[in-house]
Amino acid sequence: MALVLIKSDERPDPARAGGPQSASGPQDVLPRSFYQRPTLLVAQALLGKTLVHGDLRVRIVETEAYLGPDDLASHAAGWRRTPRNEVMYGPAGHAYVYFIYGMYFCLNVVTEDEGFPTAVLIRAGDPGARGPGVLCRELGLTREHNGLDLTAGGSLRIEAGPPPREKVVEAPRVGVDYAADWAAKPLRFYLDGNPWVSRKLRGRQPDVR
DNA sequence: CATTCGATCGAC
DNA sequence: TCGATCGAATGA
Repeated sequence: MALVLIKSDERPDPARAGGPQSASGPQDVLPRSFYQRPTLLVAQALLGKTLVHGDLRVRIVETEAYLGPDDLASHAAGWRRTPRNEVMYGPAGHAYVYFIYGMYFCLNVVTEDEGFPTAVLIRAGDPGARGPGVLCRELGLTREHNGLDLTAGGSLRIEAGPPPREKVVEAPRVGVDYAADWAAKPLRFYLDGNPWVSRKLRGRQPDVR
């Protein structure tokens, strides 16, 4: 039995560690300690959380984990360090937004310790954002948002919330066939049955190969 | 400087 | 299955 499907939110969630505040608002913003944990765990813990940009809000329903220098599908594979992926080497809780295929942007959240390049790609949001490119388009996210601190209480942030009721499904990542044995690893996670999860992935059996 | 390719998407 | 579309990465 794999060590996945951890109910990470059951453990001490810093955002809920009884502060003097209550109700909703900036105090629900996920703190850096949420992100500065194992990427695999953060990828699953983000499911069900609310991604906010200004007045726009979506529920995160699909993510992918990029595990670091050994991960051949990662932009930081082999410790590659370029202007583009620089924020992956920075502190957790910052946005890594990059331009892809000449027309889309993709949003990641940086995880783990500063200096170790890992991140989680946000792939879909409920409602209206089926796929990472569409998600950024719908939320108005571009290169301007690259590097922003998601924990600073600004217009771009992720808010806490209860664990999702849905079952968390694991599956291989998308578009990384070039990554040899890393392509088949179950590093994608999504909420079972959610209509906004990427199309190809929904109808299909998770572990087929 | 030239060339290749991509953590995508939606139409066919 | 394929074309759109162009910046980032790589190599000459």
